[in-house]
Amino acid sequence: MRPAVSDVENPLADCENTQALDRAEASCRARGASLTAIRREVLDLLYRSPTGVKAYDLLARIKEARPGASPPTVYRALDFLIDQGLAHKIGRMNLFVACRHASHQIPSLFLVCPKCSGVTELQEQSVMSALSTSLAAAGHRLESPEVEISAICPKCVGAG
Amino acid sequence: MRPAVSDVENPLADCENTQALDRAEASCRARGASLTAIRREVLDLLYRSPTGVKAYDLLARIKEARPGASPPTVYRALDFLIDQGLAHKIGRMNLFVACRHASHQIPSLFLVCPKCSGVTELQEQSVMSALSTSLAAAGHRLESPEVEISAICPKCVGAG
DNA sequence: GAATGCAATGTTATAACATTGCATTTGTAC
DNA sequence: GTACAAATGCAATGTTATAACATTGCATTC
Ligand SMILES: [Zn+2]
Ligand SMILES: [Zn+2]
Ligand SMILES: [Zn+2]
Ligand SMILES: [Zn+2]
Repeated sequence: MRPAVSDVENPLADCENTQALDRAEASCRARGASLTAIRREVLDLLYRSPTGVKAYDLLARIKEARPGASPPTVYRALDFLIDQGLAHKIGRMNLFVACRHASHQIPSLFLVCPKCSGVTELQEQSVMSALSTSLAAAGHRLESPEVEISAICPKCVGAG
Repeated sequence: MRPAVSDVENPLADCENTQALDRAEASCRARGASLTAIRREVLDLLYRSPTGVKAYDLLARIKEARPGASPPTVYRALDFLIDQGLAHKIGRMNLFVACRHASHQIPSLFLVCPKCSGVTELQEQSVMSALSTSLAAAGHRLESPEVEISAICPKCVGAG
């Protein structure tokens, strides 16, 4: 079972988050986009949920501060953050995660743990080059920087 | 855009499908499970949709023969087929595909084309060994035989 | 300073996807 | 044929995501 949202939260991370949010705001501005208040709040919630969070859980959290918030409020913010490379969607889990990487020169591997649903984003040159080679041989072209993989996470491997 | 269901259908494939269905039935029996009429019909529809099909499209097709069919009818059949290794779900697309492989000694790569939504199932020893190595180094263990990858398919690469 | 353009947001409704719970039927073992 | 488990029928509900349209706020133009 996934931990409840409140367990995931980490108030001590506020300072780091503020810095990360400021960096994100700057990078949006550099691209001519703006990290508005709503988008910043959603990104903040993503930062506080290291293993991913569901859209409607986000909505519930956003509603605490903005009672008028509705599904489009959070889906629009998520779409924006994904466009900007600040977040990712894990399709098989309907889960959204903040991106911890400065760029996606190398496409990322997303390891989704089937036991605890935790998500880890990994960049591995060796895997990606093997992948590019094989896909090219099959006539495909790797485009989106998103590869989802089911893999038991270290915590759950230990828990056997 | 995905082709309409009717375009995907191929009546000439009936004979091959019957053989494949019979093989599937035998393999279920060998495992002590039974490929009932409903399950067989769903698997048949999957065989006729090489690039995957949505659950509610399946439902609509099944209803032609069984007007009483409801969502659980098809989801239960799909769950069974997935358990038996006869089908896979592509999480990011909510798409179901028949498996064309006799076994999953090697985990499969599912290439999902972001342009046409087509799905190709591939088994590549070189990629999987690079992947296992990297994941093991990170403390993860590859378990589920399912890796989803966004990759432009040959047809769409050509269409540029 | 009114009119226009535009990005973001608000609001309502609905589409699309999936599961639960319980009653009934079917197949199989004894 | 009785008993039991597996499968199915069926209604309701839960979950995830988008469509469609209105409004706000701010910058530019006239
Ligand atoms: Zn990332
Ligand atoms: Zn885990
Ligand atoms: Zn397969
Ligand atoms: Zn394609």
